Amino acid sequence: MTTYYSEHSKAYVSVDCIIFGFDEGHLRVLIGKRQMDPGRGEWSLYGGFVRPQESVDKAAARTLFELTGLRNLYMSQVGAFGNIDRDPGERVISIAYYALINVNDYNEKLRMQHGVEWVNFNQLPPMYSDHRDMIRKARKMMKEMIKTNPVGLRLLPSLFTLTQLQRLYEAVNGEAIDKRNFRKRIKEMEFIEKTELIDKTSSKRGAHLYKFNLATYNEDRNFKL
Amino acid sequence: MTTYYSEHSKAYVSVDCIIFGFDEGHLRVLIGKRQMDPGRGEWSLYGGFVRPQESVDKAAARTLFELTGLRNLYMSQVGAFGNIDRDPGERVISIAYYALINVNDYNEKLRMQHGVEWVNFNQLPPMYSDHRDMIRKARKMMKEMIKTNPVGLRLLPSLFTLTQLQRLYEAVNGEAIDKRNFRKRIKEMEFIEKTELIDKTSSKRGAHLYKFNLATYNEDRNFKL
DNA sequence: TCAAAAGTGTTAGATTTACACCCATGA
DNA sequence: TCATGGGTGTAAATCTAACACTTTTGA
Repeated sequence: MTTYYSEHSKAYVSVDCIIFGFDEGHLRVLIGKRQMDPGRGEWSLYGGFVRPQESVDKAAARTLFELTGLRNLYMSQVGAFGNIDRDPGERVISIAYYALINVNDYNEKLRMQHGVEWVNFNQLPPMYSDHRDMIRKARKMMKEMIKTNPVGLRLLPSLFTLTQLQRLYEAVNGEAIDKRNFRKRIKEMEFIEKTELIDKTSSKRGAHLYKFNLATYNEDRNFKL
Repeated sequence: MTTYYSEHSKAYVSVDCIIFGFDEGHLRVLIGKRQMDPGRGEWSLYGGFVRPQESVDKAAARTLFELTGLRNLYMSQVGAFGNIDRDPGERVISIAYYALINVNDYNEKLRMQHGVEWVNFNQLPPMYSDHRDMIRKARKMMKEMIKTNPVGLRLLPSLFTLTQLQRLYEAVNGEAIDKRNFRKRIKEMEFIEKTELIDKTSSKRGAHLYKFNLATYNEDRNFKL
């Protein structure tokens, strides 16, 4: 092993995952009671340490997979959190990532095993260390991202109604959207395709189900919601 | 010392600074030839290691001060860069920050001592490790930031002409802006105040000098350029 | 006297917002 | 039959973008 930097000190580096879901009209975050010291019992994001032989991005993907059993989720780095005393035990610098998942894809048994819950974003409890800040920053970034990138669809099932989609955008933006204007804009997005399928679970009349068409999206990625 | 995480490994954590300046109509970045191994002689950002008793943000501010002798510069975190082999010597995770300075505030002697230069953003040489990626990401973030936040003024002297301001926005956005439309928008921003001073260095007729009024800005921070 | 940068308004087109009623169906 | 959510279009207001000439002055 080389020793170029031996006069400097090292730190533990961890990753923390802000996992967003959307259910019953509410934006949700997956959090659990911390099962290790220090901070045992406090509400916390799910995280893990970066291993010597994996990149930080890979560490985040691995951690996310450990928790959810899912791969190829949408992930994006939120940033590094590096206050001295952010971890009560030792110097730990953490890189936060947010991920978007469709809550139905997350196996309930696995969720229970890890002791994590979908908590309404607007009713977050006090949280361990700086995890609240991480969530806030992640939310802010996600809100921006969703305006010009259809990543929000990752929060919905692959077939969804326009009302579901609208509720999702309303939850993320934190304000109501006019139904006619919203549908007008969606109609212009050719990559959101109407199917002939009807969803009857949420109304007597039934609503058309739509799907995301990746190929069409790749032809023209320009939109602004 | 406690040992909560002793089964995990540590990494070196560094900070790298993308320092933007604006001069002669061009966006510039402060870079130098790397003076240490590994990578000696390659073009590189200025950086340093995070010390045990300082936060990552503080480490970045300190590093920036070491280089420029300036405090209270505008800084913003770009993100963590954590590929395994990003440093040829050892595992080093780096947190990048971008900063904005007025090139006239930077003492030439100090600049020479550190062996750094203002390089035109559009003519960057090949760079050490992932520093090119850091710069690109920083530029992207800065471009977004400048749309809704007058941080761009940090790149100009405290007194500036509207033409200078326009050239700055053009350099950052990478495209020409219509002069009349630009001035119309600036006129609506009450925090950009016309002074009675005239700058005669760039034209025979002379141009009014403007200044940023922080108090007015704090009254209403809304604008969009 | 002329070259070079400063300064100034109007209009057409595009985009955004506000707004209200009929439809289909199962309970 | 009625309550519930699904679905649809228009017009006013606002915002954006395009565009050209006059002014001042030092060389």
